[in-house]
Amino acid sequence: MNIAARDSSFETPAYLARLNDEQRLAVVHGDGKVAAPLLVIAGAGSGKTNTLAHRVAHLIVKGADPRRILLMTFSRRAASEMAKRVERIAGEVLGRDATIIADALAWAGTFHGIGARLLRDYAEQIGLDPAFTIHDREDSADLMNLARHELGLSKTESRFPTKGTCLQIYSRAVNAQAPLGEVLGSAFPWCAAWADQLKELFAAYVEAKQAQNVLDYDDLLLYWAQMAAEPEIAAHLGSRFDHVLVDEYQDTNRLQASILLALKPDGAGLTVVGDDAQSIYSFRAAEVRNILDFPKQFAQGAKIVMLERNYRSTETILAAANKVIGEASERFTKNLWTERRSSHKPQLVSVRDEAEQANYVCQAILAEREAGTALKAQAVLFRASHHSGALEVELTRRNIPFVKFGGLKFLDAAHVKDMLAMLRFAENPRDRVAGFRVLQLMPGIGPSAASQIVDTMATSLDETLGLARFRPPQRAAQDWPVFLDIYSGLRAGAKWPADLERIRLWYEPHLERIHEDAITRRADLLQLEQIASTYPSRERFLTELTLDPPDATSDQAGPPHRDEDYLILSTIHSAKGQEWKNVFVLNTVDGCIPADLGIGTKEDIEEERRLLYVAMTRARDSLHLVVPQRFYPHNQPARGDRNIYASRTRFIPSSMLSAFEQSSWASAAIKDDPRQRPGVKVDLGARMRGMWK
DNA sequence: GGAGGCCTTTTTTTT
DNA sequence: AAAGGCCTCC
Repeated sequence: MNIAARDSSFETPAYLARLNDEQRLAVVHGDGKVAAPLLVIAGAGSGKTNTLAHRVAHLIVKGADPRRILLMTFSRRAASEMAKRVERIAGEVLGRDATIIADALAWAGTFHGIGARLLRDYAEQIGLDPAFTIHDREDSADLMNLARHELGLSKTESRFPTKGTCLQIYSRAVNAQAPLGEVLGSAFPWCAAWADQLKELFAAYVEAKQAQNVLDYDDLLLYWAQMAAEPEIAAHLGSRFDHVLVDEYQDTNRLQASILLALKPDGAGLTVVGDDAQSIYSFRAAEVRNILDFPKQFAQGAKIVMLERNYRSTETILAAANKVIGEASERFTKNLWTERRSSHKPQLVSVRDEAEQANYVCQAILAEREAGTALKAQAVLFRASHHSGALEVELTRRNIPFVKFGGLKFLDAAHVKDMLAMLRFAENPRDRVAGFRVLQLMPGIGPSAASQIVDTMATSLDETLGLARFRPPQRAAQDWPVFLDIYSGLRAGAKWPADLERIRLWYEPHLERIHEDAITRRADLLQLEQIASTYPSRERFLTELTLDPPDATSDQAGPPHRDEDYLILSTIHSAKGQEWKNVFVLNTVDGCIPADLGIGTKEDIEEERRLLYVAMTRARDSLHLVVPQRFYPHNQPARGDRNIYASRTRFIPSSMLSAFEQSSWASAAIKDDPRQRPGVKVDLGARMRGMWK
């Protein structure tokens, strides 16, 4: 070995030697010191998470204090994954201290989660009661509805926007930091006539939140940003953290960008990582300009590193994905490249309808499993949660275990919400939305009695006494004392996790009365208790469950199933940042991708295109895009023949077909049985001609 | 006046 | 599957 080689091996520790040049550049930028702002543009599969983890580990190895590192990721899952990797990498260098390091990396989480912690911390300085509870989206909509009702907006002559739309408008105005008029004009033109009433409504909504000591998701960011606008607090906040790193920066909004800027006005110690080609959250006011304009924010500019080598997919998959994103009207990252050769192009598979699509996927997945690919290494992706309905039925029928990410969650089920509302009502008696929901569980108590009760409570010094003063109507005479008893018990002091069981015992009779399928729903409640027992306190449980809900319908299934093999079903949005050996994309047709509702503006369509790109780039070895020839436009059981003929997604025009292998597939039943022929006539000639239009 | 049952319509994606 | 509107019963 010559001297030069020895020198370089001395200078480059093993954990850095594993990286490619660009990745290493990103990792060692500043060499562990607080340095100029860093922007990493990281294409799909370019080792982004790994690079970020290495950077954090490198900071720590070079002596940075992990307790003074703020690491913000898109989901809690991403945060804990990152912490694990940092521990492993730093452990190689530092040895036994590694576990301590991971624990000390205490400020890793989502923007919202970190926001909640900081707000409780600074509550006194900003005149906030630290016992605030957090409303999830549905709670917020319910509160919006109460305000809407009180202002008489629910019975206007022409129809006023629904509570959900009102909340969306409000949320967008807050997150995009834009005036109401602008938001209405650009995103909700059909509501523009209601500008004055909406303003009035939002004022009432804000007052209601404050009176009840609740914050919604947006408040966690908004209060944080507002408090950081106060120079003294900003200085204190900023000095708590030497390094601030943000993942998935393309999906942050203007409010989040303003928080970052307030924390680190000159950008020193700031690192952001993202990929504009994967920006898919503009419906949440994500602002792709955040990442594009990042360097311009700072007088000193920013160091920019581009990661363009893809380690995930084969060249054929990448070629197809590059073609799809290549049609984008505006793009800043270059095409990805790889050295992974393959002779198989991605498959474009035509099937008759959604039922056949489900058959095809089941069959293909089982064949792959026979060939040695575990179910867990395969994923089925789709645009909207309900697109997997037919497949879920078929998987269940064939006893293929699966786990679904995204869409309706465990916590959204009415019975789970009832239980949690009771818990929250006990934690925060001023939380009207919770109280309003819980009280109406009792027969004889409807909206009017319930709001009367929460009103009485709000004006009483001692809420429980105020509650006791209420004289229940005849029909509720039996249930009322029982409720009073358990509620005052819960108020007297948290007994965790026993509280939840007490609530369940109280709730069960109501559950049986309200729901026909009480037995299956009761199982969910037991699961909820199971989950609850893993949290240290009632307050922590409520906060963290709202901010980081179990995101798969399987998280509730708990440890017994953890070792089993199961297939992954996921919305494309929830698949962000993940990868699988085999990927199937359902409903690659116009109307699904792009969604019917997603083609209002040019920007909407571009985002749908990126969505398909994200889906395709999740695949390592094999990618199947399934194209049902007809599908039912809505999520309902078909009424008569209300299916429509679908055509391949517009994002894969004929000119791109050479990047794919095309085939059509039919199940044996259809091939063999002439009576099973579809009873429709298709003008194939017209379709052929249409292909070239 | 208010509770509750029955009808119809409506649904993207999520912290 | 759940939310909103309308109607009936207490």
